[in-house]
Amino acid sequence: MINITFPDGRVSQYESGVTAMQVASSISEGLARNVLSAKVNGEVWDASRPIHHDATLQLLTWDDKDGKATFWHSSAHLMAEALEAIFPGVKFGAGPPIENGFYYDVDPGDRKLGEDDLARIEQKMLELARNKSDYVRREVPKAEAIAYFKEKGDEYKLELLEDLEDGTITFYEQGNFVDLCRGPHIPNTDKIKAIKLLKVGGAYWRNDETRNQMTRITGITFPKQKELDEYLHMLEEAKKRDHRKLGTELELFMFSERVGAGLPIWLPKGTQLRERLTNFLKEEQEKRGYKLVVTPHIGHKNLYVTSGHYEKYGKDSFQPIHTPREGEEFLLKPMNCPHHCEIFANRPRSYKELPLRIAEFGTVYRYEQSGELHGLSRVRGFTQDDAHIFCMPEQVKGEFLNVLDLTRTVLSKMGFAEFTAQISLRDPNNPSKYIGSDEVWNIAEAAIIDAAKEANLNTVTVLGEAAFYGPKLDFMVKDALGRSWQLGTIQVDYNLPNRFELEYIGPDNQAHRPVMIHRAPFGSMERFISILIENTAGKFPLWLTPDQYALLPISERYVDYCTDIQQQLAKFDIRGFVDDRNETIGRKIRDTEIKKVPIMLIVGEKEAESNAVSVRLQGDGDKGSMSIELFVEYFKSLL
RNA sequence: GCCAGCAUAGCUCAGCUGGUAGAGCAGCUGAUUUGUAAUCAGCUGGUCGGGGGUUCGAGUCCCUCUGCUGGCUCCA
Repeated sequence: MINITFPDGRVSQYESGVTAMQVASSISEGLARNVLSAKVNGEVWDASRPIHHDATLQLLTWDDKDGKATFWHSSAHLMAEALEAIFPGVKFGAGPPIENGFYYDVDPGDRKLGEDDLARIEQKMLELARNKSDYVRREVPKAEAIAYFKEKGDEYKLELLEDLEDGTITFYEQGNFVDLCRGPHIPNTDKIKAIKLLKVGGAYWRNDETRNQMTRITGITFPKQKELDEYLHMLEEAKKRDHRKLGTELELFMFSERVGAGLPIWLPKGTQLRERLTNFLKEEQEKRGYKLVVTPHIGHKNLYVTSGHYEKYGKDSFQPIHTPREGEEFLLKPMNCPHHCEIFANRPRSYKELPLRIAEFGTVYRYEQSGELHGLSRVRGFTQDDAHIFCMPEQVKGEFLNVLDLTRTVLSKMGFAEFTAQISLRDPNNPSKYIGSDEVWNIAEAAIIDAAKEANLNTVTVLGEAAFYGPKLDFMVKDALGRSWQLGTIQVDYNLPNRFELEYIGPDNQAHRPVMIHRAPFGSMERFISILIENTAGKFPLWLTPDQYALLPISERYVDYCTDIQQQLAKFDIRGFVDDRNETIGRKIRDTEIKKVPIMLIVGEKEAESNAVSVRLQGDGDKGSMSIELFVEYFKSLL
């Protein structure tokens, strides 16, 4: 007999060799039906794998992250079986579960797989799932495994086998498909009831761009059709909120092939929105001691040779601009920091003026790879809400707290009340990767950790993710659809102060090297606005939205009255427009609803007689008639 | 940059296996003067993304460039 310990601490005795599935059955049939896999001593196992020693056991179902992962991993195998059935001779790379679903990288040989093939593969998968095949685990000697895949001619699996040790190799088999796989898997294919293959695209073998490219088929499966329907509905919703679509419809921004790919053009409404965001941040920064500067869009090539950016990125970016003078070269600025370093170096600095916080809404240009461009979120010219804080090492923590406070204020005002912070530290096993002394790194890392703790942030710490020049903290927000986005960043930098030989005179009358902190709460205006659009579905907060109201006269007779109201409201800094088109009121309301203008003020004979407006809120309907004075109060209550 | 796909009017799309382009919406003009999500009628609008080729003939087939979409790689 062996002792099985459950998550609640309860211990039960079972025969040695009992499986998780049998344990589940001993508790309840319903539970057994739902078990997908099990965590045995913290490791995820097949529910059908015998347990021979005392163990802790957690049964995993669809409600567990690991249960879903098992389900999707098995779905990948099912897809592979379908592919092999339809396209004999197809070779398989890797097929793991992912956050939402699974993929399998395959080499289809001479034929091409496209979107058109997906429906057929789905059908085959459903057919195979209904065969109710068990997933069977088998331990296989390495020699046998090699022989099997040699026979099959699958060089990818053979390559994977090279890295595996004899005695640790397992095969999984379901139906007519055998795969090299560590597992675990669900008990039977019959659990997979609903299948949708979503994408087909290229993927490099082993994520290495020098190796050949495979075809990646991505899909998702569910135990119930209803869950698939809900998931597809969510995808539809995300599509409706796509900032590229909304940005075009709301006339916020545009792109032009003639101007160039990845170079956004801000239309009047988008510019209004962006200016309001910028001004808001400027005010918050001023309260916190930042000094605003403006620097040119280009700089001598030597500036970036000094900063090191030219060496690292020069050949992959916009190429130098030449002048009539021979040998003279300028670069479009890819970063604001070198310019800001020059501001610091402008004259001798005293410790008394530190921390010096230099802020700039600086537009930078980077030649992103063509395949990477995406709406506003990945562009070749963008404006960072940048600042560089030059301070003494012992001031780093205080400055971090200052930046965290700013970021929290800014994000919560934007409706991102919750965010997590990813702290990226050195790789302890590889200290030579980093510049700067251990001493300053220790101070900075401790400062970040302390500051995050003091600010009560939700944090995730990742070792080895620090930049070579310093540790950093990135802000991750979740949007209304539950998607995660990386927004702003704070980075400590020991590199640039060295390269630019920055110094301040300390209280000891000696020269010292300042620490530099890069930070951008939004990251870039472009990327932030893209996320804001998708999070709000284009219904921006009232203070931020380009037009706060639309005045809708019932007929042309009341246009003058509307213009009068518009002027009255302008005195209270309430902005909007008059829809003076010769259209019915129903039409004007419909068009305004679609434009997502938050407030509609409807004006006809009744209102004109009593100096009133009839208020309707976007998406929320009629709010009744009120005097202008009352409306101003009502408006303020909405802010 | 790589893989797969797409590009027809301002927008959304139709146009079978090659036989010199069509709808709805938008826009313009007129009528209507309207009470909480589309008033009616008429009209305009496209060298079918650019260039090259095959063909008697190309929106349709081939090549190439540009842009876009989904992946991959990258992201100071």
